[in-house]
Amino acid sequence: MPNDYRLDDQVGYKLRLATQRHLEIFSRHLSDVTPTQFSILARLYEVGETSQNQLGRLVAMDAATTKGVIARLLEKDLVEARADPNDLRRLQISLTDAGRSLTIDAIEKARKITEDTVANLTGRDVKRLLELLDKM
Amino acid sequence: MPNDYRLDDQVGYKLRLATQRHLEIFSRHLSDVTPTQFSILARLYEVGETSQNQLGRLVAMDAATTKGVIARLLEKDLVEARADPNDLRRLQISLTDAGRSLTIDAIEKARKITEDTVANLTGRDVKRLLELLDKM
DNA sequence: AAATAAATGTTTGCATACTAATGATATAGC
DNA sequence: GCTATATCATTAGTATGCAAACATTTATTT
Repeated sequence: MPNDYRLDDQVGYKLRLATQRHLEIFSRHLSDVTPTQFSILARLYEVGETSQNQLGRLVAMDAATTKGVIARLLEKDLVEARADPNDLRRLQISLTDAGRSLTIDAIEKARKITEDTVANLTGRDVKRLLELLDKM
Repeated sequence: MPNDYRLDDQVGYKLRLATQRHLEIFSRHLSDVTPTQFSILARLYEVGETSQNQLGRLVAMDAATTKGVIARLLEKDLVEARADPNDLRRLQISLTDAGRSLTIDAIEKARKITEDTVANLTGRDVKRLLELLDKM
């Protein structure tokens, strides 16, 4: 009989709770884009124009997922897409001017988001948490 | 210029990666239900019949989200619902026989899932990680 | 005690993200 | 040059999450 199993003590469960909390904080500070969309924007800001697939890889997203996220960013006119003349399969993605300025602004807000998310932890704790998540 | 912002070092980003990894492991071991569905089942196993809303609260889910998860479990005949005669708003949820035996089985698999998820961490690390996630 | 107000439980509709399967173009090996 | 394989992107289907709406119960007021 599995009466010694504690759902509340499982990594997966706690991960969900932590993520939930983070999402809530995120949307409070930054309601224009989701965390997923933000990571695409931030990476794009970092690396400049890239193909859709490549971009997805740079933020650890499935090609299909990336497609959807990009589609939403296109609709908001934050990024633009053009066919790569050298490789007709590729779709080159880049920030629009609006996208760039929103991203710069969002990055500042993102600092605050991270800060709030780990508000209950000491600096040492945060470092450890990041290490452990990494190691995992 | 925000060129000192490192997406890869943000808690939110790392949380997403960790969750991703966990989901992958979960579905490999347990393809019948999702982690969300499992947590409902596990909790239901623990507490017996409860109202839909209450159940959601017990696993930290929105009422609307809970409704959706329960709907899928109903379709799979893992849980059953009946109206509470004392309070017509309430929907009492309980495990079916099939649900109960699947849950017992799933809990055993869940142990393995947790084990695999934290395979790269020492026992001490795991304890610390759980504490940090909690504290957060 | 009836009427109104507030709280609680559930449902609906919509947005986001993820997966598996498919189609299109490019590259490598023969 | 031709076939096989790999890469890039898309489509269709499912799951989760939130905001708003609706129904029933409980509390408050008259």
